[in-house]
Amino acid sequence: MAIDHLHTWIHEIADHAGEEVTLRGWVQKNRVMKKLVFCVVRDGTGICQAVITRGEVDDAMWERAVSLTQESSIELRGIVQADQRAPGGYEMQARELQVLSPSVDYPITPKEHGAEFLLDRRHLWLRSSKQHALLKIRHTLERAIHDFFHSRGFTQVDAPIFTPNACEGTTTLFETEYFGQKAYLSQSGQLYMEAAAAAVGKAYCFGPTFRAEKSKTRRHLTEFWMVEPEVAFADLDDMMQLAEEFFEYLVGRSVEEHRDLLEGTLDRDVSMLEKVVAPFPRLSYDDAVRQLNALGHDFEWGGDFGSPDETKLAEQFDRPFVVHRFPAAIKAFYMGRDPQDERLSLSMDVLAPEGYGEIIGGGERASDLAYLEAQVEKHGLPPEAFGWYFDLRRYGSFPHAGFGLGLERMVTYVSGIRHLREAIPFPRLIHRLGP
RNA sequence: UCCUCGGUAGCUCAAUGGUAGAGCAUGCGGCUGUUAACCGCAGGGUUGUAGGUUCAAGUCCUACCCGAGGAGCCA
Repeated sequence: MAIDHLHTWIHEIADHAGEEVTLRGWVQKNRVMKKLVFCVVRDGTGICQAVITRGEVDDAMWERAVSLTQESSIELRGIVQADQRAPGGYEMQARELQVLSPSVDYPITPKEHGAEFLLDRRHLWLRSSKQHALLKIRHTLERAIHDFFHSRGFTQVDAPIFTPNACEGTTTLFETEYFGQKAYLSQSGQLYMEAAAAAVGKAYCFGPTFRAEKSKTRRHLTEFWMVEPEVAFADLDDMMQLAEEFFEYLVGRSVEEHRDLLEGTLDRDVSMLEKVVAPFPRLSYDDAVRQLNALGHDFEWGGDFGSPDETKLAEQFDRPFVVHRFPAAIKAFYMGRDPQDERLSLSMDVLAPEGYGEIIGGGERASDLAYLEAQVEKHGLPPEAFGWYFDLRRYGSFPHAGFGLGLERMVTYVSGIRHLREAIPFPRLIHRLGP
């Protein structure tokens, strides 16, 4: 069939009130009465109700209208008019209707479904209004990430996905075969960003990250997207400030561009997001431990915060907060040491309130070659794999710092949804590789 | 890997050890303004799999399979 390139997208429908236009889309809902059909059509940019009145259209068209099924693709032609009763405020009095392709027994009905059922049909689930809103918010966050760093003079430097070794050596990697040798899917672009920082000063990468952890929680994916800035001649304080301003910017852009989706489709309490203004409350690990104990929460100095600890701590705040200077023993080998206290690392996490937890993790890197070599050995990592990384300390070593932000965790937090799996178009989980 | 919970109609869920049900979806009928429309009727089942206990098992026992949430790990 010929494509009408003059057809109207629904998000522009208000500009065409009183005009005759052509719409193309999918049937979201068809309500049939004796002399009236209400067909709600969705084209990805919006929804529009078409009204088909018996007697005002020919019998063949009336028959087509009466038998429309959910998600059939259709073309409608008719006059657009404002109407208070129509969703979106505008509706079409349809004069022509063509079924482009019928949809039979669409599996996702307007009623409730379980997570497994929906995830098995993720390719169709994406069409629903909530998932559509999440796609839009994710897209806005992706754009905002690039805008933020670009406006501050950062250069995007893409990190490789295939890597010959563990970046951090602590978590499980996906192993693959690479022309006869072992390769791993990247779990972080950070080490490469350290190299990039010496080339462009302020670097960031943004891409997929893989963790083969057998996590079964709503806060973990095996494949997720992470943005990782790295800044030469920056210290821990600089990084906390950057992280706070970045966080504020991302949340701000989401509210600015999608208040309607957040308040409407997602039922998000936007007032909580409006409290996200830098600087955030900051507390040291020491203080955090003291605070946990003061709250009657047993926690021993030296351990990492578990999820319950994080939640307890987060209850003290109504906006994101920063915890810094964790014990070096629980952090990655490349983390710098606190000159004030050798037990501590120059690390920081940004945690979101309302139970969302850690969204950013990072800190200042160790720049001393001998220290790093010792750390690699201590962590049982193969030193030969880090030759190039040590070079960064051999040829003009420099203080630098950076962090990683999990995109899906930010999408989840901004949107107010419960589970990370809805924050990515096609989630990869321990028990899910498809669709 | 460990702990907890679950698996019954296409979907979401009920069902004291005693005839397997409802809502939605689907089909048919009704309704001139519906908003998850509403009203009536109908079809729809190897209760995850394999054993076992019992006069009798969706229900109790054992093993296994699948999934969810949490722990650990982290973004």
